[in-house]
Amino acid sequence: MARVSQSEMAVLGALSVRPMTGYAVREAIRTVLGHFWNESYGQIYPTLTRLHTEGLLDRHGGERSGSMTYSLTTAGRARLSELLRQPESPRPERNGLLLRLFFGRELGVDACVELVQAAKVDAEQRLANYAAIRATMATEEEDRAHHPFWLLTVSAGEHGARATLAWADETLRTLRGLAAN
Amino acid sequence: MARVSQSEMAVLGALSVRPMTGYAVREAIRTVLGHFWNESYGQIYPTLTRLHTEGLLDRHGGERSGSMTYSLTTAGRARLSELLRQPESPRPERNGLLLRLFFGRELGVDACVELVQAAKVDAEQRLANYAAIRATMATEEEDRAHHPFWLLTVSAGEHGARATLAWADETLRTLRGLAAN
DNA sequence: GGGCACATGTAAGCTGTTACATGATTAA
DNA sequence: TTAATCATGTAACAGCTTACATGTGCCC
Repeated sequence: MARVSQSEMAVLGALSVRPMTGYAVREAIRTVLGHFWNESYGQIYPTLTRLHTEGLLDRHGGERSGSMTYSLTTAGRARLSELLRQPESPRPERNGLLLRLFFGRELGVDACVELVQAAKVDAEQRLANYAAIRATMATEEEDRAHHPFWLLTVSAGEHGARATLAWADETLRTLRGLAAN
Repeated sequence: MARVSQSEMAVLGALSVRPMTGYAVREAIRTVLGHFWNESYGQIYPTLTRLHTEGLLDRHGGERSGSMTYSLTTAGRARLSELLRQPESPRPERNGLLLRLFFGRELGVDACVELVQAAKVDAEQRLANYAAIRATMATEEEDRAHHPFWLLTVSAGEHGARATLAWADETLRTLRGLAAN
């Protein structure tokens, strides 16, 4: 019952780095965690309100149409620690690219080639993006203590993107062989 | 609006290989597409009923509490082809492992190590599973024309799993360094 | 004065899972 | 005969996105 709310974990986690407004939480998640996480306003604001009600967050600043900054209370930090320790509830895989390729016989070889080329371009862009993140972090003075952990996630993205590139090249060769019959 | 139903695509795709009951569709998706796709009964049965109503599927066999086998009509096959050509609507990434590692400073190095070791074991099991799938396909006489495409998805899984293994080893070394300070 | 980034929220709706309910067929 | 597998469905609900509604503050 009530399996762990991952949105709650993400919001508490963001606020564990520094106090922020809801808008800033969204921006932080989009820009920093963007390659492996997403939260929408529709999740963030209700979550903030609820966590504040439960005493897990403090709220500072203009109640009325201003900038309300949230920060973790002691209870909030304890709750985050507890959530992080919960086992993952892995949401079932759903890979639209592989589903299409699986039915490649219906789709046709040419369309498969296009899909794989698009995946390759996407992986290249991701690699460039990871390089940019590394460069930004290298010049960043704040949050040094977090950096080793943040870099683990960047590295995971890079390994994944490189694997996609290698698979795409191999796959394009295979598909060309199929096209030639 | 009404972005492409991927469940519909999966169901039509399964039936494009051969006619099946709803139960068999579920089993086929679970066992064959399981490493990159999932559908639950709650999706499959309503989808089958709807597609039959729309004339995309034929239904044979016991209406009443028996085995109702569905097969693609000509319109159904055309619909599948059309769906496969729709652009992917990539659902936002959500990687619970990376989210936890990102907040590794709150979680602690030891717990991070455990998470990564679990991920490694999981990747090893996936590799073994892919080997089993390859072995099964090698002895399988049916569906030969599909095999080249099916193997593309297996290869994608293998590349991903090997990337996870390499990342996990690198990460465990990094974490040991952090623990030693 | 206009546009843009910052900021806060809500409502509707979709997608999909989980749990339940029920029954037939087959193999040990 | 009993257990497992095959088989069909539904109801409740969780989770999340999208679109909308509204407003402020700042810079050009």
